[in-house]
Amino acid sequence: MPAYRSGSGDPARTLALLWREPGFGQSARGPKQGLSVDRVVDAAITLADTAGLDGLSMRSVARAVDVSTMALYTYVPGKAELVDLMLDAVYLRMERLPVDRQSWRSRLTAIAEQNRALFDMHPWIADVSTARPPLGPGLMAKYEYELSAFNGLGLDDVAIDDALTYLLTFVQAAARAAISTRASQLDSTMSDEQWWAANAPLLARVFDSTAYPTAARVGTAAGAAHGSAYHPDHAYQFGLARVLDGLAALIGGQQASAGR
Amino acid sequence: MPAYRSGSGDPARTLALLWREPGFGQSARGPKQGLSVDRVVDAAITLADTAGLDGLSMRSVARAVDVSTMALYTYVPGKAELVDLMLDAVYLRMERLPVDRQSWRSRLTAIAEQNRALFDMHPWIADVSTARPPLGPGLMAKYEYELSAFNGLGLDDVAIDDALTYLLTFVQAAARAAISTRASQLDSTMSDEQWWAANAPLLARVFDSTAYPTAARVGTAAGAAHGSAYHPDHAYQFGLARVLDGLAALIGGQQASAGR
DNA sequence: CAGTACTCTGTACGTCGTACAACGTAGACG
DNA sequence: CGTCTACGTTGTACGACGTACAGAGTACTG
Repeated sequence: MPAYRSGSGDPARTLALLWREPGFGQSARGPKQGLSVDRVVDAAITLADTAGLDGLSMRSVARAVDVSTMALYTYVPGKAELVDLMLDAVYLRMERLPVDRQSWRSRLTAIAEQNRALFDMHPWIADVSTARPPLGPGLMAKYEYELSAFNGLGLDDVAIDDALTYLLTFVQAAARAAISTRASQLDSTMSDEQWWAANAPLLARVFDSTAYPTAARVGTAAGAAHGSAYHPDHAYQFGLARVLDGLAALIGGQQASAGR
Repeated sequence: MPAYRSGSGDPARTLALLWREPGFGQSARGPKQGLSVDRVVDAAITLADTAGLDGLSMRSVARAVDVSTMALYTYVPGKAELVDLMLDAVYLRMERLPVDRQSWRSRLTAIAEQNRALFDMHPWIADVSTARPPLGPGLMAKYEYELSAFNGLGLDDVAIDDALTYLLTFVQAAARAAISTRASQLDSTMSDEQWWAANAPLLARVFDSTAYPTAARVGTAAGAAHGSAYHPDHAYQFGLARVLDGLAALIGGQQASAGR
């Protein structure tokens, strides 16, 4: 199915599931259900945390909760909706510390950090597109909380939404880069350093450094600075500083910090 | 295979392919090859442009170039390496207009626009992680060109690389959002507006707007501002302005533009 | 006590990437 | 000139995936 997109199922059914409305899995007639939506979703989250969304199969979820594969389809309409439920569930469980009293920079930094931690715990989230987000209690709580970090900055509501989207988009992009760096290491038995080391001599044979002088110079400098490999942590720190400086210009008043 | 990552094959073989080094598909003995790597790569790009990387199968490529599926494996070690070749090929074909003389803001805006156009023509690129990029002539030319936009800004080489990575990461993230928005529309027979319209009354039943006052207010305002739907163009414009303002703080001297 | 609405199961279909063995071809060598 | 051999190409096969469908069993409703 890949290209995981939330919000692809029937809205009514999906919303009812997200808010755990009764009325779909609890008729009087027939045998009682042996499981619950929550059990299924929890098992799926655990599996996805280690195997990713592609490694997560309906068969593996069924095995984890000890039913036949097709029994899952009485709890959840399909894999797409299951992913919606997983996403809203982890949103709901996010830590939401009070963010008042600090500077807006530290408030937004905290929001970014919390989201970064979420991607760290649940890397599969980075693969879910939320063009149509799961409109469940988790997303609502998360949205409400994160918006509150923008209080008192003199931004209008539309700008607040834009700014939050911008911040979260950055964190997701940084997380994706970090995750795929990690994934490359894991399934190639070659570290990034080894990979670059393996490529360097071969590349030297075909690569004419007079044809690409800037690339050769900058690439070498960047490679030396963080050990011949893309460094996700550094990219996140650099990027977050830029994001905050960019928002500072929007917010006004505050001075942008230079530095790296 | 999903979770497309470049640079996952044998470095020597992949590099030889990227630079089209002779020595792999041209021994004297036996029948001549009926195709070329380029023909295969071109066919694959054409298919991926309309069907995406998941819709691109070795079988469909083979059909397009009129050979059996397995014949492809004499040109290319597997799908992963094929994607590497596709990526480097489209990089190589990018337009590279001279960027001198203008302000750095318009130079970086041009880089961003060119990459945005690339994602628009080849949406599948947004699905490829480049933690280990295809070290071919296309990437080299692109990197060389894009670095040149940072000339004369007083940044050191490491900062230039960081800044470019930051800019490109933003464009990719914005492109992903735009692409998945488009994809949602395409395969659900429901426009974003219709989707939100379908959800709104149902959501009203379960959603307690006193529990999430800020979310209700801001969500309503944002929805009204761009028609109840996520608006990728607006997010890109807003984000790019922020990215440039953020880099302005790093570069110094120039004044950041406020405004939306 | 029959009827019925439900849960759960196993089988089956069409998709994918690619391993493998068989077949045919054309240059290299005696 | 004939034979050998390396290689291109082909078809078949395997195990994965999501899920449609038919059947079996269960427990409440009338």
